[in-house]
Amino acid sequence: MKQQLEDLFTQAIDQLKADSIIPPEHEVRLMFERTRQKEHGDFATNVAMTLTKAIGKNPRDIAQLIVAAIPSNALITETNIAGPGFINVFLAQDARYEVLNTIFVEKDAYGLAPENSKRKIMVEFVSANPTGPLHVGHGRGAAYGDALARVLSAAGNTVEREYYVNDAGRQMDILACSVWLRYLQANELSLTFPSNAYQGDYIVEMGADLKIQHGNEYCIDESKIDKISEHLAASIQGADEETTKSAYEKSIDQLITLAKTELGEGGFTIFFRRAIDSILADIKDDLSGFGVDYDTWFSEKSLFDNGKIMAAIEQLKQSDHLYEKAGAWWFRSTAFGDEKDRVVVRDNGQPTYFASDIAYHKDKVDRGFDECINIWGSDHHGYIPRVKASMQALGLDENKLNVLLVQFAVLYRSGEKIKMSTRSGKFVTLRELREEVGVDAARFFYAQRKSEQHMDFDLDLAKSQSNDNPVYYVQYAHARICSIFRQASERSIVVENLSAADFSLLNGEHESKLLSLLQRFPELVETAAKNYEPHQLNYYLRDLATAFHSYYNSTKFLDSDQPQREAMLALCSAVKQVLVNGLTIIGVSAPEKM
RNA sequence: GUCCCGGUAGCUCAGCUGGAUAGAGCAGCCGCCUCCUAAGCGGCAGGUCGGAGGUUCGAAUCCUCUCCGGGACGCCA
Repeated sequence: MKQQLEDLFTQAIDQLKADSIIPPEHEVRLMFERTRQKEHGDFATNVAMTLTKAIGKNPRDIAQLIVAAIPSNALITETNIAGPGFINVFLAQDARYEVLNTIFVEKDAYGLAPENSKRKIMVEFVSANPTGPLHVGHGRGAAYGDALARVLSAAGNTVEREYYVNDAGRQMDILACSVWLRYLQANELSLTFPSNAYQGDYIVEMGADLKIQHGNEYCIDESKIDKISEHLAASIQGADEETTKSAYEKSIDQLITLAKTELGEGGFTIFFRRAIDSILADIKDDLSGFGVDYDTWFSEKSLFDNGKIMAAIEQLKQSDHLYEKAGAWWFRSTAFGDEKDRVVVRDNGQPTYFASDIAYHKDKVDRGFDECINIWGSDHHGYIPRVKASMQALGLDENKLNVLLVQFAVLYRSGEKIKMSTRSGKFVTLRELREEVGVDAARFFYAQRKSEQHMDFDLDLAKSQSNDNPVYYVQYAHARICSIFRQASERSIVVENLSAADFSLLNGEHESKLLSLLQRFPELVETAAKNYEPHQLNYYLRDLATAFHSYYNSTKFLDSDQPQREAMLALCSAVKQVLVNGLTIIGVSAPEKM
């Protein structure tokens, strides 16, 4: 619809260029918007006003010229020039009903661009460290990432979802070590569980499980652990905060070293695998229950095992992007505009997390995506320059990487902010939220805000199943339409051939409003995808539901005469279809009854 | 100190990339079920778009400065 209008106006402008009224080389930006008031017609354009400088006439005169140059057509019934120089366009009635035919033909595909007709895009999201269950903070990334993937796919792109599993590095060692210590406690060794190890109950359970499986096979002389604790106690005696913190970190590193030497590679792996396997299985199950399914679970460890990290480091060394300082290898990221250079290999020979990231992003680009979208917590924004710098250094197109930041939701319970920490094990889990609030409400709630917007998540409100939650409002519109059709069949009213109804009977105010909203849907999907803003769907769906509820309250569908009734039911059916299509994109169900 | 995000109705937030009289939901007030779902509808009230400059036919939207709030700046991941 908009496209057809644009074509007509483009022809008019080309004509004016041919007549040298508009300088032929001048690039004209043609934009239509839907009018807010019906006195302004269906569409309006400001194109005449943008041309004042190029032509040197006043905008109303230019508008005259453009209107006069529009080729004859069946679409536009009237134009007028209003205000400072808007051109208001009134469309033919028939053109307004066309959308119903389109919906009846395209059904589930209405509003969607042809599948796989555009670019190949990867969306990497959540990617939480597998050190514990997902919490509600991850929920936002999950809901946003998945909705974004769906909307990009709806807009015709080929989309793959990927979860980057950080199954390598120090955090994983700490995790494995935590499980081991809990296992020792299960074997009734008395030891102080470090405050900076993972505290969660799930770690205690794993320790207990492993005791059942392996008895005391992996127990050691507890004095060795005591020695570490004593050393720690001594070094924090009267120390300042900084020193204390670092002493704790050193202490846990000593525990890791102890565990690795005492248990050997094989023994340590038992604790490591037990921890990561069960946590990862839990995360997968959790996300799947949230309606989020991944194409790829990408292991960081695999980048070590297949040598890709070393290869990337080697390439950077060869090209002189790395230098050695104080025993560590540094990446010269300042050469690409980063604030400072970054360590890639620590003085102990261990590659940093950043080293994995360099190899990971190279791998992504090598897999042939046109665009790689990373959804990161906003606390990671400082990493963007260095990752992009590394891509440049490796000769990759850094514009293929698009990092979108998600602000963490701030949780409130009884009006109080909730503090959360993964290591301390104090958090509201995503699973808990799902079970208490329901997937639909949670996803709708999360997807309601722009990603980078700060968000207050009121748990009481979300959990209370109250009517305040807008998801019910939209779903209710769908359920109501289903109910109308159920009633129709109970009354033996035929609803078979609605697409053949006389749509010209749909000329009431509510009906015009609905038709115009339905027509807007494809454009909305397109702009939501273009701007990475799935939340636009939420607002659209609310508008559509509002328009329908008003219509519903003002109309008796089934008691009307047949031609009128069929036209109205056709409209209801179309609204229902678009509600379903829109809800699907944000990952929310459309119940037939509520 | 540097960087990111935000400031729009009492509260939570939209605002279609610069357009015509700034919009929803909740909270408040007044109405609507003998009738297809009242998880609904209609109405009233509520605003110096944080502030000051600038860009132009036109600014909540773009630029600069400034105030307030949140967050990030490790040989952590």
